Amino acid sequence: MGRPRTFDIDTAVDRAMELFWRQGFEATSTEDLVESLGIARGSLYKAFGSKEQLYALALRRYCQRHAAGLTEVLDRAEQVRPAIRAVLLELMEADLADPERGCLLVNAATERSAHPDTVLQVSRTMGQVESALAGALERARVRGEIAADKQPQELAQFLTTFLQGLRVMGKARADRAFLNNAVEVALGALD
Amino acid sequence: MGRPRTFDIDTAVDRAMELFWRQGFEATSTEDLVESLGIARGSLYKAFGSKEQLYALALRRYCQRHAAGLTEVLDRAEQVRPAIRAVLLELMEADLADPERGCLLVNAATERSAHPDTVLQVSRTMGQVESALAGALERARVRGEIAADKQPQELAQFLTTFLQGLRVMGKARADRAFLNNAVEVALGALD
DNA sequence: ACAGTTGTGGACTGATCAGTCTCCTACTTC
DNA sequence: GAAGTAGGAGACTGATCAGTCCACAACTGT
Repeated sequence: MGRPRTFDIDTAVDRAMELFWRQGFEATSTEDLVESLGIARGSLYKAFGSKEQLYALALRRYCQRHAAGLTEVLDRAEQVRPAIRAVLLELMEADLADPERGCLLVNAATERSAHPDTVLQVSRTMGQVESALAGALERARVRGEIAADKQPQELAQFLTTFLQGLRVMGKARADRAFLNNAVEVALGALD
Repeated sequence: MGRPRTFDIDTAVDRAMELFWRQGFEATSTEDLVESLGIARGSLYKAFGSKEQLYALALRRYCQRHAAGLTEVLDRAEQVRPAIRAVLLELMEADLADPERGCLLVNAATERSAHPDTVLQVSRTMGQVESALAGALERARVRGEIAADKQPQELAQFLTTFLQGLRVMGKARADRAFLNNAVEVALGALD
């Protein structure tokens, strides 16, 4: 069986995710990873193979949490509209609190658009975000919470797009009033 | 007076802009720049000082063109609403045609959010975009093209945010139908 | 034509890059 | 407790990084 691993893989991936999130792929060196993960280079390469593969793992985990979190909030919600507002405002607050981080999904989409694996992961996750929103909006439509002539999928595609813009403006240091106005106008699309 | 420069500074900045646009700051090496600009390292450093300064120049130029282009289109327009649609669709087409490039402004906002100079340049340009839109919308409101109870600034902040999202979704390889739906829903905010 | 000045090209620098190798340690199984 | 196995630590690799240096070229003013 051999010597057991003295570090936790999940914890290590979380720390790597934090670094890539904050600094991007290119600006994060393997030295940064070794320091922050608290393990030696040899162990890092034995466990994860390469910087690219560790990035892929970290991104996949972020995407899963991101999509799962959104789906859960929308599924739980009794009313869809306040739930969507809550989601947008929560992410807005995250950006205001820590603008250097932003959204790893957006960072990945922009920094690594020449890397097919990353692009695929990003676009799949965007699809999940869209689906979660479309599902919630469809339920809202059936319940009469939004007008019957609205197309849930079109609204979902709009909201998915708007959400990414919100994250970009958060990184660009737009202030709370600006972002709040943007969110309120966007929510007007549901009327 | 000394030996005259044998390359054109403006052309060199344009080529650097293209490289940074496509690859980002970190992934572009000085070797790439030397090759693409067709000048020697010594000349590059004598003319531009450092990779950072050349990036700053390239970004500033992009921002100026971006803001000026938008302002001009909106100022020329007889009707504001079709002009805004045209702007959004034009940028959408640019992303569909060349998704690896996207928008340098968005790329800069996400990749370099830890660099104050870049952040300042980006946020100033976002402000210009907002102003251009707000000005056009105010004129539209006065002319009765949009409802009198709409707030031009709020709409402008929304559209500015949405626009950045459109560029991100373009990079994430969303298809034309998706982006088109998003744009049409967004334009609904003007109703 | 000569002095002064500034751009050019490319060799060169030390630092850092991602990734490998090897010796050592710590565990399981029998 | 011995044999077998797998992780840990960190020195090491060649490549590449951003940036410097300097001998030389090409121009201006006198």
